[in-house]
Amino acid sequence: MNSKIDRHNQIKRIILDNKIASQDELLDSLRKEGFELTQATLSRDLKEIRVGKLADPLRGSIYVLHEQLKQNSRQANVPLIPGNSVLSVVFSYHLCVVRTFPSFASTVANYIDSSQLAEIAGTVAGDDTILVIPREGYSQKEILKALGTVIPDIETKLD
Amino acid sequence: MNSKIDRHNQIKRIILDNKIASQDELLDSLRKEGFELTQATLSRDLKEIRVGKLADPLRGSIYVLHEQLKQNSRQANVPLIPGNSVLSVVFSYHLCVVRTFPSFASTVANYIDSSQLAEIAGTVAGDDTILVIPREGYSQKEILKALGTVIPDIETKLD
DNA sequence: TAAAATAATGTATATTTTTGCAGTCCAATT
DNA sequence: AATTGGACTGCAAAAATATACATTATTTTA
Repeated sequence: MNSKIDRHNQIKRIILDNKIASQDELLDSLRKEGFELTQATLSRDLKEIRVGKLADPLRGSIYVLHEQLKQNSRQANVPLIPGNSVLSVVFSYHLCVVRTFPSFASTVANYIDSSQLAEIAGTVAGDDTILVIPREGYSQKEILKALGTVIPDIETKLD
Repeated sequence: MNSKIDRHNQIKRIILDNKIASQDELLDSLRKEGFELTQATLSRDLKEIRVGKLADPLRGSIYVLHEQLKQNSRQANVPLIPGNSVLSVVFSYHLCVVRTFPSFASTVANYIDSSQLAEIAGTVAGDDTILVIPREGYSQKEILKALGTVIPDIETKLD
């Protein structure tokens, strides 16, 4: 059937974009996207696509794509918009740390800078990490919202 | 105790040399080598060492070392002890600044990043200075301890 | 060094994942 | 049209893995 392939692709996308810790969790996401299946089927899917489960300091353990493991780089053929390069966003007191795929930090940082957001004083980018320095007086929530204009679905990347 | 480290090393070796499909299987091997432990402990060990489980055409799925998975990534297995490159460590409120020998900052920062410490949100490296951004909620002591797993004898570098 | 804080571990149990079996659907074959 | 064979899936049970709680060892602190 055709929908199986669709489903596999959707699974890959979800895994790529989020930290998923269990099949039930992934199942929920899929169902929200309109797919109908059971956890048993999902288990077989995961084996077919060869996703692995890996210890993660935050969520216990998470699913990862085989390709991700091997190359540790963003997937080809995904359009180059900042959101696709961003792995996670974490606030640490008055700072915000954005992790990207290796080597994409400066590109994403440029997007942020050139957006000239009032809430953001500046950024410093390494290879895969961007330090976002907010202006005084803005809450984490406000900063997140501002960054959201550059990075779509940023909430889903929040750790 | 010391035997925990021994055990971890043995686990790595076994996983590296064989295709292990379940914790019970691994448990057997360990017991034959003289280690005494239960499946519960093994489960925790596997999380600590960061072994992942991956689909395998032959055995269904097998355990793999984190490093094995990351082969192709940047910092790879450079035979360098980060500790030797670190000059000093200073805390400034919620930030931690690590000084290294000239040009070594990014290398050491990579080590820190790739350790995926739960206590650390991210790092940004210059030429000889690394800015370590802790996650919220951890004390300087906890951060130091976490960094200690990457940088041996870090206490001696504390300013 | 005694008290307090941490870390390690086992037991029992909960949670998660895999799988055997049976039923459905569809395309190819007779 | 009926039959056959394979792919796909759900259900329920088995297998594997993770964890809450309690206990003991270890390390720090005062």
